[in-house]
Parts: sequence; C-alpha cells; structure tokens
Amino acid sequence: MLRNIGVQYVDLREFISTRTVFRHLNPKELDLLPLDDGTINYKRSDIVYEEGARINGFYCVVKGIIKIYKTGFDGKDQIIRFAKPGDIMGFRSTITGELACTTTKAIEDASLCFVPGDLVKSFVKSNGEFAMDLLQLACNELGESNDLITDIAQKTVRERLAEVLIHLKWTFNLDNENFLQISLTREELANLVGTATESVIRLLSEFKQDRLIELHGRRIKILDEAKLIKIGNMQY
Amino acid sequence: MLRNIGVQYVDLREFISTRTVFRHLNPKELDLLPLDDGTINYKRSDIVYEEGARINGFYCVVKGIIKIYKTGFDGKDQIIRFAKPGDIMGFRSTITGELACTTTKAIEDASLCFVPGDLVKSFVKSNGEFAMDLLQLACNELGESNDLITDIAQKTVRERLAEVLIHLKWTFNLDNENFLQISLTREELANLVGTATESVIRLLSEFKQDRLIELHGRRIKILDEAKLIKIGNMQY
DNA sequence: CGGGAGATTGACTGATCTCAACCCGGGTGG
DNA sequence: CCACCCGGGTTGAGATCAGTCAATCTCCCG
Repeated sequence: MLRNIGVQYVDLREFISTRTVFRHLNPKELDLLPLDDGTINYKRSDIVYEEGARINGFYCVVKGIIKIYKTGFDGKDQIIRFAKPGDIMGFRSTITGELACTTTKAIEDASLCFVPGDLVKSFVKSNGEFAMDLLQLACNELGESNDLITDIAQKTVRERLAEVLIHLKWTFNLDNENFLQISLTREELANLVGTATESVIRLLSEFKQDRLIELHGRRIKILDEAKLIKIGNMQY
Repeated sequence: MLRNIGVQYVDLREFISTRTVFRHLNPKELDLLPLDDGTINYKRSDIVYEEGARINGFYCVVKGIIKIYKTGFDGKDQIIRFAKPGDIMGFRSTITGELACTTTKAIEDASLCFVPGDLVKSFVKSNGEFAMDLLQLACNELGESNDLITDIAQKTVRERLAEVLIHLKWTFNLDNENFLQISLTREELANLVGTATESVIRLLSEFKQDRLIELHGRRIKILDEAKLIKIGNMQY
C-alpha cells in the first residue's frame, strides 16, 4: 500500500480517506477504490484531459498542481482554478455526462488517482454523507466562480492582479522566505487575471516599485499583504 | 390543492413534482413539502433575500422571473443569472451553510415556494435519485458560470451583448411577434453584460442600424439570430 | 555558438468608461 | 390645467485603461 510518489512515501489509502471528498466512505466502500491501480503520474506540462473530451470519473490529485483552464475562441486561455493535493477534477463532467468544458494540465510533476464515474454515482446513491460532501464541493466551487464573475466584470486589471496574488498566497502559502509556493509564467499569471501578458509584467513592476512584492524570476515574494488586499478591494 | 397564482390556476403539487429538482421525490416525501403554506408572493422589485442573509432552504420559483445578482464594492451590480418557473434559488447557501453571496429581486410579480433546508438535506441522505438530481443542478450551474468567466474575460462588450441577447432568447423565448419575453431596463442589460449603461445603449442602436434587432422601448425584437450568434462568437 | 522560449520595454491605438447635458413620459401637487 | 420633478433613456466629448505590435534582452539548452 505504500507507494513512492516523488521523494516521499505516502500511504495512498490514508491520504484519500482523510484529505479528499472520499473522507466519509466506509472501509468497505474504500476497498472498492482502485487506489494504486488507478494512480497515474504526469510530468510538468502533461495534459490530463482536454476540453471536449469525454470524462467518466473523478481525478483526485495526490501530488502536484494542475491548472484548469478554458481556451477562448481566439486561442487565449482563461485559468479557472488550480487543483492541488486533495482536490478533485472532472467531477462536473462526470456528474452531468457532458463533455469536459476545460483542459487540465500539470504545471509541476503530479500524481492523480482516477475513480470511475459509476463507482462515484453508486456511492452518491448509497451513502448520503458522501452525497452531501460532494454537493458541498460543487457548491463551494460555484460560489467561487460567481465571485470571479463579478471580479472580472467590475475590477480593473490592477485590482485583479493584486487579488490574484493574495489568493495564490492563501491557496499555496509562502515558503520560509515569503515566496509564493507556486511557480507561474507571466503568461499563466495573465491567463489567471484575464489580461495580456504585457499588462501583468508592467503591473508587477509597479508593485515592485511600490515595495509590495519582490521579483526573482518567476518567484514572487509578498512584502505587503495588507496593501495588496486593499488594492484588490477584497472584502475579507 | 388548486391555487390562484396570477391569472392561472395551477396545481402546485403537480408543478413541483414534475418541473423542479423535486421531481424524483416519492409521494411520501412530497407530502412533507410545505406546498401552499410555504408559497410566498412577491411584487415586481421586491427583494427575496439579500447578499449576506442567512438562507436555510430552497426557494422554488413557481411564477415570475427573479434576477440573481452580486453588488460590487463600487455599488455596481453584476447579474449572475435569472430564475424562472421551475428553477431553484438559494441552494448554494443552504448546502454550504454560508451566507447568501447574491441578492435576489423579482423583476415581475412572482410566487416562490420555500422548502426548509433540513428537509432538503434529509432527502439528499435518504433519496439517492434526488441527490443525483441536485448534484446535476449544481454542476450545470457551475458549467454555465465557468463559461461566463471566460466570456467576460475575453470577449468585447459588443460580442457579449450579442451573446446575452441570444441567451435571453433561448431562456425566455420570443412571443409571436419575435419580441423577447423578458423586459429589462438598459441598466439591467448592462449589469448582465458587465458594462456601462451608455455602452449598452450605443451598441443596441448599432444593432438596430444593422437590422439585427428592433427596439420598442424595453421590448426587443430579434430580427437576425444567426448574425447575432456570429457576432457573439458562440460555439453552438 | 545558434536557437528558442519567456520576459521586458516602448509606442501606438482604440474600445470603453465617465461626465455632463438633454430628452421624454408619467405622476403629482398647487 | 400647468409647472415641476423624477427615473430612465439617449447623445456627445474627452479621458484613459489596457491591448496590440514590434524590438530587444536574457537565459538556458543542445
């Protein structure tokens, strides 16, 4: 049951049964999950599935970070969210039976555990606790998506960039030198903010001038979180 | 069980049990719904609940149209979606237990049937079919929200307005004279598109010049759906 | 050393927002 | 009956945010 993923040995069953939406499955149900057999490794920039693909199951992130994005008609990507260890991808398509409406790509080496859709659906019907957890998951995402809609529609690029930096801090934390623990290209940052690469670059320089952040290549150090929150007009 | 809502008499139980997410409840469960007792009438521009309110139950639209929107920090509203007969409002907050993240206001006289959250949750746990339906509902909305994010982030105001007009047609249909069967102020249209009122007005005039639509006050006649779809860069 | 991807900077353009004025129709009070 | 007001709609002018295009730079890699 022990499995080598990257540098650490992790008990996969332990992980799935405590850190994911499968936390309320009973031992019998857990036995049905194809844990090791369903786990697939991806290298940085590997695509897990593409927009338009038929998905029939949950991809549970065990290790790594995956970006989830939609490609607009003009070829520009909009990053919707990131999935990190413990998160689930592909549940929307699995539940609705529609084709995937997003593409998912590893931005660092990753391991995903695939759980077939039929199995998930049977759990939903047999385990009310699990159904509620899944509903909560969907509803949480829905809330975040709705927030994002208002943000993009009403805030300036400057405000949104500040907000994105704060969200990244909250989601991925800082290392002991206050650097964001996620590495994104300027273009990815732009696709997250919903703007042009050049705009992100200019605004990052501004923030650096104003001593809100420090830049070391792709590594971003957060110097003044409070000020960034203010610039981002965040209500938290 | 017959109830006067507006000009028509409708069998409420029949409506709830065929047109809403409660369609897979069994007769026993249906009996638990506070149908007539839970039904409340609203006048145009009445607020059902406000952002920040504690919601604990589903509001099921029986009659009328409700706009669901978020107010940005600068006081401008962003309309997320409309709820029409058969639709549910407030399920996100009910499920997650969070405060409402949207305000909901009747844009025409409406009747809503309130179903307590505890009852809904008990159905989720006891009725797998219902749980799946609810999940599908949430996932469908999630898909639409994600589409909207990409649209707002990448499309021009002109493209978005064209798209909104088409979506309104699909959602509310046209009357026998090809007028949209929903009446919105220019400001509401702007809040839906995510732009300024003046921009909407100017673009509507353009569309009129180009013989894509006709304007009679708030009533909008769709003349050339195909062209609007093209302008909106819609992939359908 | 050449090539390529990503990052940066500058100049220019233009879509869209804001501000302000004005119109129009309906309702209201004197 | 009329003057006034008010909300919503419309139009114009000017300001500006942010996108595009193009040139350059910096690494890193083979």
